[in-house]
Amino acid sequence: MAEPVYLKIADDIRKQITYGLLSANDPLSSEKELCSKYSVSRMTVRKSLSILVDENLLYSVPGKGYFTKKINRDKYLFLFDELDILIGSNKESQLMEVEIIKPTAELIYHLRVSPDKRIVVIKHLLYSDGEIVAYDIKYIPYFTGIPIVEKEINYITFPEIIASRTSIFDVHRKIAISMEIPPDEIINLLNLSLYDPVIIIQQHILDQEGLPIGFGQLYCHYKKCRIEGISVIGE
Amino acid sequence: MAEPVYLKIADDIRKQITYGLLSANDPLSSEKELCSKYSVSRMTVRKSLSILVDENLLYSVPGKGYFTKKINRDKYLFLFDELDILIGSNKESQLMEVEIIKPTAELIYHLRVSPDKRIVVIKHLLYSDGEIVAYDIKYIPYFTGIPIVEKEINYITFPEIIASRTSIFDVHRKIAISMEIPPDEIINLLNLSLYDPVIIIQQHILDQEGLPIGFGQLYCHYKKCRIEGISVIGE
DNA sequence: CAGTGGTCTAGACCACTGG
DNA sequence: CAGTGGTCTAGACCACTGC
Repeated sequence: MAEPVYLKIADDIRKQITYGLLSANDPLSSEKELCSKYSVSRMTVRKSLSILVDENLLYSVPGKGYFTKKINRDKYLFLFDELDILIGSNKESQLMEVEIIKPTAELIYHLRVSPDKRIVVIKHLLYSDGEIVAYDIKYIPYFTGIPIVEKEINYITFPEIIASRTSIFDVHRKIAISMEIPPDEIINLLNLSLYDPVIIIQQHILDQEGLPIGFGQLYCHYKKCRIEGISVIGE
Repeated sequence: MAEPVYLKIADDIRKQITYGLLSANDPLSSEKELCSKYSVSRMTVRKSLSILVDENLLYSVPGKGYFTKKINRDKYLFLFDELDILIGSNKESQLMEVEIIKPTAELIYHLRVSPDKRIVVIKHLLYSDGEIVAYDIKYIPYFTGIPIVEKEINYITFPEIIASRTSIFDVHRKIAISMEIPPDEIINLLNLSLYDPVIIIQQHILDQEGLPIGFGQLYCHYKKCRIEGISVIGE
């Protein structure tokens, strides 16, 4: 018995879905019927079915049964790391500046803070092969206990700063990748020509209620950035 | 009993990890000990632990026990769809051309085919608000049965074409996002200025052995593309 | 109402790990 | 060897669905 029974059953049912014997929203046999069909206990059948539910091939409706799902393969899993996405070797991140400012209109909107709230701004320069290739700026509403000493900040990540006042598991992040012609400040920093666009990776850090608790933008030279991912099976 | 017992136990253990009572690679109590601690059967404890394993907070070693995992929150899940990433409304994809060519050096490399193999090329134009904003080109080594009639191709997706000779579940995809100054052909198509870069989304379709069975590039106007994702907890 | 999935118990045997 | 997790059985009660 090299392969557990529940895996064999899962494989068998998966094939029925894969090879089109079952199509979207078709009902499956009931757990009890599958028990007799495969001559196993209910727990074993449930284990098999739970695998297929995890794989997004099935869903269950209490009191009704199991049904096959419409599949969509257009989800990609990306490993995103500020240094990982840069092209080149000898990549490093260097703290440029930490300051406390009054929020701009854009920050009032993104962080949903009042205009008199103070905002901690953390700026980093990212190097690849000795050249400046990206500029990273993070905004966090000031709270007591937030690290603002440069020495402390240099070695902790964005979520870690945020998480110092909440659990890291209650923090969600949204990310968006787009391109724009950057402001002059960034054109100079990244040594760009006048109308060169940059890749902007925008991060929104949210608490468990979906309220913003941090906002960041990474401006990256368009020739020095590459983001890679692999497909996963989604709903 | 609003919340099942196994969820309460999972929450309890999750908090111990979250709030730092347990740190990376610390051993957990054994299943048996947890059974007595919470006064439940082994299956209930196992259900709780399996949730935390799925959440990437724990891993188990047969014969030894459960251990807490080092967490890494830098994984993002992206929903990727050729039309979804375009900015604007009234988005549509239109078939431009289908042809069969001899592979270029680049295609021989990416598709690992011999120079005398024929390649099916499928070109689409993507519109947003009536304007051409992206150009999509897909390459698939010719095989008998591949749809090459324009009418047929217009309504099926890249993976579906590929999957006609294999199961869709045996197909993997890799994706990479980068930016480049495009060739002249694309500058004209997308109405770009001479040195405007484009966003390139490169797709590699692989079979279960990792061998290439398709290759595609989407060239998108840099102002008309935005890719969004959400964070997931990874290993 | 009978049938479904969701939860849960109290056992069992196995392969694996460590001392 | 005793202890661990991995697999599996044969029951049970519940809330929910459709008729």
